[in-house]
Amino acid sequence: MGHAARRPALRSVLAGDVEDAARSLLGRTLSAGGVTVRLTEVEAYAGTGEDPASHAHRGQTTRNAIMFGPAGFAYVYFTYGMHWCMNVVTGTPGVASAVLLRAGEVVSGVDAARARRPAVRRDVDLARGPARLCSALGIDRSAYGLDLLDRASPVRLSGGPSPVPPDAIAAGPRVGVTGAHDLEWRFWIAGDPTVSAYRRHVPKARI
DNA sequence: GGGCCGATCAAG
DNA sequence: TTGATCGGCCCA
Repeated sequence: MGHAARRPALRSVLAGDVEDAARSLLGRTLSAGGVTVRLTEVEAYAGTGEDPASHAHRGQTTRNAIMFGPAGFAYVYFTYGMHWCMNVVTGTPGVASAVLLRAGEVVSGVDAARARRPAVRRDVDLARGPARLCSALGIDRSAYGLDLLDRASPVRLSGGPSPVPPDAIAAGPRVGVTGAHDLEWRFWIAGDPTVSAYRRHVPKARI
């Protein structure tokens, strides 16, 4: 067994602070449905009472229950009546923090990803956005609650080629979030072409 | 039970 | 810029 410097076990990193967990997920790979992406953009969400933008902000419900469990499990949700998005649950049991996977670079299974997203022209757009990423990997409701660190899981998170150095990570406000604009909890690999476009939340006009 | 709105995307 | 489309959550 080699002894080259390695990152600490992923599960223990995920069990800690959500911001650290989010940063450490960059550069890791996520595999499902014959496709593997290298994560290039993520967002941190804190738990109940701390973060108005979190799906767990108002407490535990059937939908968000998995967020209250241990780290490393998948919180998948349906939105806008048509899209799936995936989070990695972080923190210790009782702490409902999670990291939204916003974008990735398809590093293998490009053909399978293209088959699921026929309208896409450039490879960099295959998983450029949280719902696009799930679509490219074929992730839907059936992935809810899976242990992403279990070797036998159909949706799997692994180490990735190499750690992303801190100075290669950029941070900014989260996409589509109404409040907490001072909080820079969106993290991405600086300069990476697969990072999604930033869209500030625009409140609908009230009459 | 009713109404509102969203951690989005693709086309115009 | 806008429409698609529906589940979750709040309030009555």
